[in-house]
Amino acid sequence: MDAAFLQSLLGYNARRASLAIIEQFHVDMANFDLRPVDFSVLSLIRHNPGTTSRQLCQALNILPPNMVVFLKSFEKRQLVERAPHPTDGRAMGLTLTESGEALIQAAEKTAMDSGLKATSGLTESERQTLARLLQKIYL
Amino acid sequence: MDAAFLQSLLGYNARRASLAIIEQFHVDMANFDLRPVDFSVLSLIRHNPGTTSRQLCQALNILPPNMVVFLKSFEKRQLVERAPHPTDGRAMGLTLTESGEALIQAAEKTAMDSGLKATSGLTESERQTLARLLQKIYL
DNA sequence: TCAATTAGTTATTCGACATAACCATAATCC
DNA sequence: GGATTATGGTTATGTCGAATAACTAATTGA
Repeated sequence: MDAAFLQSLLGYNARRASLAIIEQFHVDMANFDLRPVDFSVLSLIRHNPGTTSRQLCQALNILPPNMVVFLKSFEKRQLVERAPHPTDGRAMGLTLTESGEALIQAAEKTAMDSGLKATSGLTESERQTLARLLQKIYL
Repeated sequence: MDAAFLQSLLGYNARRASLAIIEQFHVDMANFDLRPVDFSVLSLIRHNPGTTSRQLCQALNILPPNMVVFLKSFEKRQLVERAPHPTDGRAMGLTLTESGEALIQAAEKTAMDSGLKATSGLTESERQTLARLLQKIYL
């Protein structure tokens, strides 16, 4: 099957590669019961304690109604806590619980290893080049 | 918002970049009424006339029941024709109609331009490096 | 002060993708 | 050569992620 033309398109290559990496992610993250989006949200809360739902939505390009579902699930799993925002009465400040902190700490380690595994054909220098070029596209 | 950790993960960068490129694709392809997957299927048929549904499924990682829907829609739009396969009585050989050929020819041109637009921050040399590194991941 | 904006939520819809089951033809293997 | 297994294609259905509409409560700002 001749796919030379499709392979000349950056969009096609980016999509196929990201699907391959995410597939590996699913396998390695099975023990944590975290989808990529769950992982991203929890990691952002970890590194930005007190952040709001709206800020997470903007950072991850997620629509507010969907974020509500994620956060509700995290609260039920006792990974995240919501406290009244100090200055904005409408908003809620988000922080990790102790078990949430423990979970995402281990998950971040696993995620890094998973990324290395999914890109085992690349050198470390190539990985850095790749990350830099990809960020030039979406940032 | 500190997203430094997420931005160190190749999977995150690949997904964000591919979404950005595909968003541009949607805008530029609006006139053709082709989603990325439609475009990929038609382009593969163009460059592999007589190919079968099953071969397309394998090349694009699409499940057969979903491919049926795509091909049925293409037939209704008179972009694709199905003929009995010369050697396998179960299979159908797929070819583009004249109008399908005209459509995908123009669409391929548009897709290339769209990819350039979405990666306008990159040099041509960087684009080639990026494509090469991405293919090392998923091929 | 009062209109416009924003944070968060609920209910619902749309669409991509996956599963199960089936028929017809091919290939395999005693 | 005939039974068995595997494969190409199809239908119907289900699941899950993402988007829309509409709403409340609180904030902003002219």
